[in-house]
Amino acid sequence: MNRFLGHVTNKIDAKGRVSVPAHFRSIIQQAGHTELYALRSLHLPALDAGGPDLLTRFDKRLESEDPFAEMADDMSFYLHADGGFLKLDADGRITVTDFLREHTGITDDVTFAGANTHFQMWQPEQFEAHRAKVRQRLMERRRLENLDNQTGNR
Amino acid sequence: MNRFLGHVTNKIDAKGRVSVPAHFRSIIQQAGHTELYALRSLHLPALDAGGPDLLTRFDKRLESEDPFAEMADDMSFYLHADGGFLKLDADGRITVTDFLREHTGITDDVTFAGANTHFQMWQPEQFEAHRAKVRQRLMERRRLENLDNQTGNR
DNA sequence: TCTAATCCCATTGACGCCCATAGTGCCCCA
DNA sequence: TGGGGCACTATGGGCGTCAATGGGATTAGA
Repeated sequence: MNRFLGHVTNKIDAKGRVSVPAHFRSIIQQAGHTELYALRSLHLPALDAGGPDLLTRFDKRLESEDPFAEMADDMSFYLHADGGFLKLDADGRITVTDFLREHTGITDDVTFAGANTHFQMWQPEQFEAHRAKVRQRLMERRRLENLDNQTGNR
Repeated sequence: MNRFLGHVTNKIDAKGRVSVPAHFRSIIQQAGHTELYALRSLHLPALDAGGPDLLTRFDKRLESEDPFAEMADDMSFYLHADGGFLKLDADGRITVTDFLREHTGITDDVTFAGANTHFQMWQPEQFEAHRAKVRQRLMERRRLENLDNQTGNR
């Protein structure tokens, strides 16, 4: 299945390298890429990453915007200045640069989390915290919907 | 009948594998799949599992959400990062990873419980407890409804 | 020249693939 | 109707492969 799914945390070694999960790698290599494109997430202390086609996808969405609008300028700046390429070495590892560490708080381990069309890189505890928060928000919403249904249907 | 019904508990072997009940397997294989998609249930200490089409069903619901809303992000995160594929081996077994154990408390045995369009995986005692609670709730509710009917209808 | 990136190789543990066995239910035939 | 045998499932275990990780050596760049 060619989707980014599930999550794994891998160690950063003494030389600052970390293995990208084999499953994620195979998806990217299947598309014929040997590099990753990574972008600092806007709302989260995480990086959105994927094959270079991820940038292409974002670019395309940009083109549909009015090129004179300020929003498009901002977006473009964000995509190209706040994003970067990560080279995969022969063993499928990337080196964790300051670009990654600053935004995420990553130090010794990286949690790779699937997001269907791309994946994210997290500092493990931040990931766990976010996961808990998301679950709680979803439960809350579910509870509200149940209340709606009960009052609405009867 | 291509529905997930009934419940069975199977042992986890020394290598951490457990047989998926043949009946459940046949439903999935009938649909041409050799993998399972499993998701950590929001409100229960159990995993919702089924064929990959289960994920597809969820994804469709996601598409109907506003992609810029926080809720869509949350749902995507929940579905894709907090869920994953489980490979069935040649004998119809899956390996029970920490991903499964953490959320459910599963250690030595797994209870597979049918849920019509999908099935669930439980730690046996948790399952039993939940089953008892559900029965009780249903009985209680039935009792209340009977009271309603008696006062209201006659 | 020193640091940092890159390439290459070794180790270890997990996982996939394969086959064996025991228990159970079912069917067929005597 | 009862017994024998077949089919299938759950379970156990061997073994080879691959992924994750560690570390040496070589090259490039500051």
